[in-house]
Amino acid sequence: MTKASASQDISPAQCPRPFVTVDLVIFTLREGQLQVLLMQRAVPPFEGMWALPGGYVRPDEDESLDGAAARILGSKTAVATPYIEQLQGFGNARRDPRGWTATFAYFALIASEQLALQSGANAEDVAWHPVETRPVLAFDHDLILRTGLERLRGKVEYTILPAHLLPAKFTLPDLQSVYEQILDRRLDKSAFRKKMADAGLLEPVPGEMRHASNRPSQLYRIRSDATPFLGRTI
Amino acid sequence: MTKASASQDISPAQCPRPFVTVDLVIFTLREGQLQVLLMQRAVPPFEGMWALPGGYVRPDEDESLDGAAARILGSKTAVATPYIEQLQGFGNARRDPRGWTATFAYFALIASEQLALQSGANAEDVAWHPVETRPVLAFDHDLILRTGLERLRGKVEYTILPAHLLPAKFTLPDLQSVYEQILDRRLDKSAFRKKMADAGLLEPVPGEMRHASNRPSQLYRIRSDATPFLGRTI
DNA sequence: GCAATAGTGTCTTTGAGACAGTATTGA
DNA sequence: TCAATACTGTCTCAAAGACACTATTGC
Repeated sequence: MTKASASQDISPAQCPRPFVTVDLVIFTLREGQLQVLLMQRAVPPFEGMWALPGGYVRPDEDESLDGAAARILGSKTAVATPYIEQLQGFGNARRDPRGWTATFAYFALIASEQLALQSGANAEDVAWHPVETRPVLAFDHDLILRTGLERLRGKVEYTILPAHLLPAKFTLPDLQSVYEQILDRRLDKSAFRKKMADAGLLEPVPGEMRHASNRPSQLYRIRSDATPFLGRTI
Repeated sequence: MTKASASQDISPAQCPRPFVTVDLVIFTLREGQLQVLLMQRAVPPFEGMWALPGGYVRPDEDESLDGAAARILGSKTAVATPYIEQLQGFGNARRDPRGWTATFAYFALIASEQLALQSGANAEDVAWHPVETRPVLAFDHDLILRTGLERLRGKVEYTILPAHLLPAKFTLPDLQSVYEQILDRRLDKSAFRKKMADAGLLEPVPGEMRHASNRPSQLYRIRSDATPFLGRTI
């Protein structure tokens, strides 16, 4: 029985390696619109164009891919606890003119109250752009952004992902409005509330209400033990 | 306005790069069981242990990540047109004792009739193992396999993924049986057939029936223009 | 005819949406 | 009292499951 030379065991040192990056699609809700965080590139290639925030994976510094994503998120925004998940990998010989690159794209949602961008030398090059009126993006970042949008819209139907676009405490009418913005259609109030109640992923904050010049509304928060899934997957 | 030194533009050449691999979780259905393709490692680390098929991404040879996955799939099996999709990335400093590695895991389904493994010097080191009785795996491959299983089970409910575990032509009772094996529960025949009919992703093969010592059953195939999704996502 | 499996029809249950109703606040 | 918004109850409709029924073959 010959066990020699499985192809995965060519000596790694001989093998040219692709560049490995992490890119982030960070969504928020501002001014009633879904917006995405973009950076203006300072150097070639694509100098002056807008791109998703990202950076090289640094083996000497990053403990894991998730760690690299958290480092990059923290360097652009001052957000402590966003919702973040891996989106998809993109890698080929053409996406970066400097050579073969592979990127792990991540998908993050942050609340508009947490919007403070990281102060620093380059803060002015970081900006929120409405998704609908976004500029042309560098590299294949428009593809990555569209993939993130699909993930967001696809998951809205059966998760409470949109709750992460709101402050920690929010009302059900707030939340319904977020769903309506992302799905771009009106939802029935009664059905929406029944669905949320059945899912059991939210809990009322005892005694806390939001007051306006009308009937006050109950504040809710995401249950700490909640998985983000609705419906039969519970 | 200072646009210098965006962190993603540290000169790539200065940056140590992780190893980049592609690993495959390849499922099939044999002997009424869900099975996964494994290879026995010929060299350290984890010499002699079983692992998922995989290999380094080769910038000089692979056009893209998908291309690398297809190359590796083709080198282990003689399968022409499997179902394959990207599963998830895994990367950290600890998963391979040789250093920081990142892998793009892929998920493939092939029909048992296409099972011919690639003949070659190492063919005897490639083998199908029932998922339930699999050996302990090298690296973090058990985590990757479990992630693949979750993807399979999670997608069964609303896709025709299981059809890719069958030959090109199959009967509805065949297909229902696959669903039942993966979900590990009985399904109602009437409801199952209605759901498949409504989805419109299958088409009968005109005039072709499977004969046995009972009423013959209609053969179906996946519609060539079909996306694999059922239900409201259509 | 009989066993065996393919395929269909019908009833019931469940959940979502439509929509109208009631409740509670500030002004 | 009124405007405004929060919240609830009820009706309808459609999809899904339970289950019994019919259909077609080999023997």
